[in-house]
Amino acid sequence: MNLAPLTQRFVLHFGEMGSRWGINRTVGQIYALLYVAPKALNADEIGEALAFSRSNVSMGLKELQSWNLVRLQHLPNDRREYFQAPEDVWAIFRTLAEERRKREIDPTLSMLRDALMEQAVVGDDIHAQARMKQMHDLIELMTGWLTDVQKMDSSTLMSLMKMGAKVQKLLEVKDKISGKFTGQNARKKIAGLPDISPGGPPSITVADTLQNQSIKPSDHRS
Amino acid sequence: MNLAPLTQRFVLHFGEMGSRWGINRTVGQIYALLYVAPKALNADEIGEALAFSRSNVSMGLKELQSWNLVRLQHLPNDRREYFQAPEDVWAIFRTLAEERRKREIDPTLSMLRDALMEQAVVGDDIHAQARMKQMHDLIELMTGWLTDVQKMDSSTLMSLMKMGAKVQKLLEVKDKISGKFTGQNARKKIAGLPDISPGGPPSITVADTLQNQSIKPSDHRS
DNA sequence: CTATAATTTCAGAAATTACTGAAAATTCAG
DNA sequence: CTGAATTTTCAGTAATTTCTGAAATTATAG
Repeated sequence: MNLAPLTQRFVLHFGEMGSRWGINRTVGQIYALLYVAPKALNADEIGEALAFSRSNVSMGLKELQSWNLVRLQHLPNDRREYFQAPEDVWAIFRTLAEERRKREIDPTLSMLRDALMEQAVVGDDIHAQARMKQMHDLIELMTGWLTDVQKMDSSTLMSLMKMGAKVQKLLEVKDKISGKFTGQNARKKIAGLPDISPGGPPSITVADTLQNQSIKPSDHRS
Repeated sequence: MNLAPLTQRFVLHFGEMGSRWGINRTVGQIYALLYVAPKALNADEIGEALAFSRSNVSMGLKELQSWNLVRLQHLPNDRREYFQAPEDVWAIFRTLAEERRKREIDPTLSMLRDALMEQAVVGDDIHAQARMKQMHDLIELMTGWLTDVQKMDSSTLMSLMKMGAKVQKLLEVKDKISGKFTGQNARKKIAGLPDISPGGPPSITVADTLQNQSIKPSDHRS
């Protein structure tokens, strides 16, 4: 392996972490290399850079392709295939989230669904089924939310995440307003927010509240 | 193994999935068993139920304890330790997210931080460093957001997730309002939302908009 | 079509990870 | 303290996963 120093550190780290992420060292290193490489690489170049056998590279690339994590390229007058990671890190993250859900969550969700259809007869199973329902509902809520979120474009997602917990405030404001206008006034009092004066238009109060939550990132981030 | 039928299916499934989740079969089955069990179990009961050696159970439980995923209990007049999973699935999920972050994300974040401090000299490293910066920023944003979100209580989190993509609409409304009141009017036009009439108070328009996004869950969820 | 370049497959070797039983260590009732 | 009950450690073995080189397959230039 003869890589530029920072590149090498990055590649080796991804190899090490591979096992924790459920991929193997080879796949981790290949992806790391493709991610930082300034141009697409062919299998031989990858094999040489990482000192892996040609067949191992082939398997690793196949694995990465099954994860939709690499793009294929062809250069003119060159029969070999060239591989690269997508430019956009957000796109990479989306793909990762989607594929992990398919492999790590969906099978469990469907197993739970099946188990919940059955009529539990043994005492232990009755309790077990109730527990499975709890897990099922949580997973379904989370994956549904993930689906929604994945539809957003990257910049929207970014502002949402930069807001962090402040989204909660926004939610509370929304809650108050729609409560006010649908007659559902009896919601739980939210601490730290001024009441909307009864009868008067809420415009200024709402705007003021929102004012204090503009796009600045939360304090714990750079 | 002599478990109630649904319990057995659940346990075996968790064992299978274990490898995809980066835990081993033993640990997966033990946790599944504890999760659905109507009461705390001791190591011998677990070993007998799953047909594992006593030492294997001990190691599995140690692993689960290192993940903070089991609670310990002591019964009167019984020296043995009894284990159980937390009641609250949300709490379990939080713990899982936190621990996975510690093991799977934080080391990478710190490696990236280190690499970004260095002065890249080789050409390839200059590009690599730019890529690492992109990855670093995304991870930092996401983990920061996760930290924020984990501070919320379960019910807030639930309504947030039930809103799904509708949070986006809320964000757009907020954007418009705070833009209006800070003189930052030149924001990109948001399709599907009526303009706030210039000069007039935005109250009704805002309330109307919010009106159409009340707490109903998104269509794809039950 | 043929020859060669490129890639994939696959059986077995190497490395890693999981599991067990025996022994050591710990805990605690008496 | 003592000693039995309980848990943990650990060396050796079993099982699984990863990796390689050789052979087979596929693709394409001429």
